[in-house]
Amino acid sequence: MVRVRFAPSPTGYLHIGGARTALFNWLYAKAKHGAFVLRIEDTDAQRSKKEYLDEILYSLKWLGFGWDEIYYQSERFDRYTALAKKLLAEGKAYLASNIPDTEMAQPATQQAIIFKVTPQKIKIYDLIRGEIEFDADTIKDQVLIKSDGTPTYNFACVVDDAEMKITHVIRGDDHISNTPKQILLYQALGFTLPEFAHLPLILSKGGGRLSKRKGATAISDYHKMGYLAEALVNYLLLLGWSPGSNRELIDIGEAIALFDIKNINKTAAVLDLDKLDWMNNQYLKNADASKLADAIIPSLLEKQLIDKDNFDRNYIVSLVKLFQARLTTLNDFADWADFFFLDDVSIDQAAEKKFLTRDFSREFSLFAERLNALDTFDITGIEAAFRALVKELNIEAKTLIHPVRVALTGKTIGPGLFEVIYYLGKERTAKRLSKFIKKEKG
RNA sequence: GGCCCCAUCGUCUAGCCUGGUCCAGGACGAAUGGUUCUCAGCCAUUAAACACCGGUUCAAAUCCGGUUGGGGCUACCA
Repeated sequence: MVRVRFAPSPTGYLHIGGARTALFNWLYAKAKHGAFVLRIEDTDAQRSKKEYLDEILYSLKWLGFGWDEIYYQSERFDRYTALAKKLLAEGKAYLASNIPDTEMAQPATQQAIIFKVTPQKIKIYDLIRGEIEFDADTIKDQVLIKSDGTPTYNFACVVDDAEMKITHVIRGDDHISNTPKQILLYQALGFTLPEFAHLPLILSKGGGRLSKRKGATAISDYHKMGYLAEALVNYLLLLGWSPGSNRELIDIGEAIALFDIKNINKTAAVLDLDKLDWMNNQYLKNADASKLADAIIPSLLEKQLIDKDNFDRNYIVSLVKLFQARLTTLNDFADWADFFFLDDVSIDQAAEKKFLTRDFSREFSLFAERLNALDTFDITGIEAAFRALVKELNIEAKTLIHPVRVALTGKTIGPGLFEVIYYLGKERTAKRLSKFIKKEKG
């Protein structure tokens, strides 16, 4: 039975790199019908924050990476201590001769337990990279239990991976040099070795490690920005892995079927969000409008475009259909479709300058009359009325379409004008048009 | 500095293991053109890469070595 784990430390938010590590672990578990274990590495009480933990758990759920088991290292200190003492008793570890001279005087009360590294060659068989050899001469003796009684990362990690019966340790490249240290610990403790796979790192745009300054945005922020979890997962999937074909849009179910750890590449990838934008649009375009509407409603409420207790969901669904092919993020909807919800549209200055260049009173009032006279106020009827009018006036359709759009929406861009008029309704269309009609004198 | 990892278009990548089918394919982005009314979308076209040097071989993006470049680790952080 395959058992993998994702082991975040709640000392920061879940970002792209962590999310991708979680994705590959989760995917591997699903592909092998194994278990996905979540282990919270909260041994550093000072830096661990509940706020971060909540964000990590929330984001993992949002991405769809549900876990089968969850453990907290802070609840397992007795295990680490017991095993460190065992190594001490066996002579494989020793007590630090003195308290660290370097750091601030913590209420440290005990001597650190340190593991004795014995000279030897250590071989790693990495599922992605193949064989890697290290010389233990380059590795210093390892602290197991610090003088404040808490375990070090490498020790807690080994104890947990072994006791949680993790079969495959899939983690970032940055842990590659931790692996020989850990292997030594496995051997000393008499544990069986798991398989190791080290994922290439994700680099920020200018090169270098992903940092807050360079694009290491929290996953929850992508959610807030209006990205779809499916799109983000698809994007992450293609960052370091390829199905071998030229497929770009792959849903998670297919990914599970297609996933093979051997197809993960060795090269670090640079994070470039342009493709994520494209992908999000692809998912948005093909999504069910009703579901999108539900995801969009919170942003409409937030911008006070609709009233919490009184809005027409079906109307919103219809509008979403009108816009979904042209959205990059869910949040774009509130920006582009605001005129459907506001009583007074604010006319974009540049738009007005560009298209309302002269007085359109005559055209607007004629068009308003025709719309008013319509038996059935539907899209084809509106279009027919409009076409007939421009023909009579002997002008090109677009010379009137643009001014009308600006008058109705305040913008130069948007969905087809006849759809806009239909969803705006007869009343509001007439009202907005009338603002640009100068009253005849006498 | 030491140890380790990596190296195909600007970016994500296919191809590399099992050399010839690759004057290197796809996608994003860019540019250009087409498309009922704008934008988006869609369609079409174009520009764009095997880091370098040497070796093996009839033949190398593919195998080997070196150089250079990038990255990681080198904590009583995780």
